[in-house]
Amino acid sequence: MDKYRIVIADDHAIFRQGMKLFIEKVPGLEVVGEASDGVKLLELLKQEETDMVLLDITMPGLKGMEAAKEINKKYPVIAVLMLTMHKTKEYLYQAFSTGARGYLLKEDSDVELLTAIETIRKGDIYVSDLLASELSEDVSNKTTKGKIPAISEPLSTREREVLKLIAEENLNKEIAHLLGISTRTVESHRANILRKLGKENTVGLVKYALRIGLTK
Amino acid sequence: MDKYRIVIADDHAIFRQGMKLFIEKVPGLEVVGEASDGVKLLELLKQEETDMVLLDITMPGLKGMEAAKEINKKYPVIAVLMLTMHKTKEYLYQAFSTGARGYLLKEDSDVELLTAIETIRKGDIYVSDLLASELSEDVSNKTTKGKIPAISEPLSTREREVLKLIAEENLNKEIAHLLGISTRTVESHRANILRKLGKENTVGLVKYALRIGLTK
DNA sequence: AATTTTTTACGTATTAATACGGATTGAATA
DNA sequence: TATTCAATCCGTATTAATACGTAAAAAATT
Repeated sequence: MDKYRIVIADDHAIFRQGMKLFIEKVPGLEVVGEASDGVKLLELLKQEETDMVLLDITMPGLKGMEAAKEINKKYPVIAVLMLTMHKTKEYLYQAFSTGARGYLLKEDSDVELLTAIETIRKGDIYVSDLLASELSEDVSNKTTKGKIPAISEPLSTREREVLKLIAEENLNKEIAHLLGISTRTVESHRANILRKLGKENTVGLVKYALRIGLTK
Repeated sequence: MDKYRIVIADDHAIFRQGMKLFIEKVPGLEVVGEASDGVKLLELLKQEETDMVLLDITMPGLKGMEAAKEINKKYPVIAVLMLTMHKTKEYLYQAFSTGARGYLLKEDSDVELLTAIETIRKGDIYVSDLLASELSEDVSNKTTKGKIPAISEPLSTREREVLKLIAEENLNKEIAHLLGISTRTVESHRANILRKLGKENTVGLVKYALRIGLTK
């Protein structure tokens, strides 16, 4: 069997270096490139024949999720394994909606990384045990193994737009001006966002917005 | 010269593994232990003779900063090198106020990690070039090299307490009840926090609170 | 073509947050 | 000791956000 060709995309150089050393200790695996952001990653994939991308969600410039979408569109044969510190179902769902084949946490063990790579190499989908077990708790007792729950992206495009502006410290009045709509409409959006997310006030909205990466 | 004994503390197992492989490629450096949180780190230091701790700020349980303080108190001879993704001066100042000897970003290059270790081993203090250059921009043009700016921890203990409760989605009324003070006092604290941080509204406060790790 | 969802907008009322102002007490420090 | 700062409290007023509604046009979907 040919070597399995892996590219690592993560903005932390030190992390990439360690990752590379670890992966290349395994016979049959080869790291053929590294990228520090999504744009560089796509550049790299043009030149380098690749089987899998180890992709971090949080990167400057083109974000991990957007990069994953692009990869899925341009190179559907390349498997994307998300490797991230984000332990939330929002991210998990979003990752699979971009066509990713796996979701692994950085706090997972090194052995688990290899399991994930092998699982995906065989054509299966992999979800971090740490995350899967936590999710199965709050989603009654349906086994999450293998079965990926439907993507729950509760907010509409407009609502995400409003939420982003809220999280950027704009007042309703300013948002109304920026979007060219009335303050009342912004208030409506805001109320609907609160309801959909099950939050009580602005603080909850801001924390959600940061978690899903709407703003920094 | 004896080997330089290093302990790695980071909640991401995969990261630790990579780090260990990388460090041990250098003759004279040895990784004598790993810990996934602050409590385990302190346990480990009881048993293992250690020269340096590579310490991540963001860890569950006992946080990096608190762990660093403890280390500085109990084992002042052990050098702490903060290795983190947080590229903000708030964290930098706080790190040095705990007695840390170095501050390195995960996005720094692997070579820089070795430079940092060597610098600290010689008894000097190390600040990530990436961060130092960004800081020197907004702090007029005083060279940050070597000179560590005074610790600017703008909030009082009580104010941080209030801010934490704000970021945990409590209303002023609820905070007042939790702390056993009047709503008016909470309002005063809130106003002072806004002023000190130069923020305009709650959104700014929440983002600050998350950045300095007051809440998740 | 029919239905659903999204986006837009408004009324009324209440609650929460912000912007000024001033003042006292106790602890820490110069 | 004198001074500074932290923590507490209050008054008054304005602005912002939330909680209930309703409704209608546009866009997307079935």
